[in-house]
Amino acid sequence: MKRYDQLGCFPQWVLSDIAGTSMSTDCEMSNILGTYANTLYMPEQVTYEADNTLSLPIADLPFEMTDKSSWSSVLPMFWTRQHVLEWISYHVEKNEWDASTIDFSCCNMDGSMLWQLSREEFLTLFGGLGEKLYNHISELTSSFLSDWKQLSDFFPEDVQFDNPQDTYSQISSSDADVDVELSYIKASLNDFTSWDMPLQSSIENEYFQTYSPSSDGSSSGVAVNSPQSEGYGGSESDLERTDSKSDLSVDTSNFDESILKQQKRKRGRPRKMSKDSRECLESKKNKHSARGSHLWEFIRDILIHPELNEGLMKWEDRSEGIFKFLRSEAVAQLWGQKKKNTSMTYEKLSRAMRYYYKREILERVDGRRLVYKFGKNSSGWKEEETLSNRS
DNA sequence: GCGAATTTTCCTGTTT
DNA sequence: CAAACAGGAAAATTCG
Repeated sequence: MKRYDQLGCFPQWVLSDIAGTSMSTDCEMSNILGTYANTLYMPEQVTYEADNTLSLPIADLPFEMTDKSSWSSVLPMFWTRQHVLEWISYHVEKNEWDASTIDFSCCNMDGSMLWQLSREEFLTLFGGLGEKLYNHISELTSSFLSDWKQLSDFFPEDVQFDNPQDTYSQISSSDADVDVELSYIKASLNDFTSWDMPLQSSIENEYFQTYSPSSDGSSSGVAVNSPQSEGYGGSESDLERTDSKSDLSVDTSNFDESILKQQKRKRGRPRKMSKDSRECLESKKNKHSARGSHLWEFIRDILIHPELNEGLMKWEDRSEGIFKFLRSEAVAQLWGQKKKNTSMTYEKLSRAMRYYYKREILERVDGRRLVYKFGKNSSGWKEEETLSNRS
């Protein structure tokens, strides 16, 4: 008989989140992980334990946790890191995506960086969800374009296009390739945002009043949505729009040479991608499989995220890498959820764990039930290794 | 399709 | 006795 006990706990981090007591970054991660837990914890499958002092029905999860209001009021290119995390969280929830497939340490970027990513990079970073994320950010930016066009009179000459109106109408009226359209906008705005003049000086406009490199994310920017925007419910047809090849090399016949040139080259020094993001992209490209796809990584990731770890596992000796399962069957169920295997049990999970002894990913801890120790062939669990993810 | 890596499943026996 | 632990064996999955 399958046991689904111990799954109904409402994690403490959610409560602290609601109370607003979390530190900024923890709050961000909690937000994301809230979605993770929300995705993984299946209320209809669980029974609630009487001694579970923190338990609340998952159905009562406060969805305003992933309120879109903060990021939706700011242009994507001006999003703070918190906006980015909230935006991703929003999509994870909306698409009922298994957030455990996303390496959130790779999300440490602000909107200006996110906005520069290609479709391939979105897919690399976010897997299947990357498609939706990419389409949505394209959509957000596109809706801005129509408003932006009205500002074109303010542009310096060298960012004018040969025939901006024609170009824009071609883009927006054709069943446009989202990538080309976004690239077009990116190229244009890269010039726009690299002006020397203070952004707010000549144009006291709503679009840029939120721009601040050190924005705390509480800015009250402008709505990006133009009237014709479909909003966040976004039609599925839009979201599912197929990728008609994303490179700038795709069907560019509609565009002026000058536009293509601008797409290829941006003036000034390119914005630097954060170390985290670079490493993440590199590792995703080079490694056999994505981070977190192995059991020991799954276990490690629960352990290094106390918000998620609540009640599942605990460190016995963090410096030594010794940890213990507190809710073995619950962890097994989560592992099963991740692998889409509803019949996973701790018995089977532990067999896989025991295979790690020979490979020295784990070391045996004799005489202690449910206790394991990370071995020399594991990584990413030491405090110094996880600092970058938690600051 | 192949092969290696990594589980997953099942099982028998042992230990706590 | 129940729950864990130990591994062998083989099937299944995933990915390059």
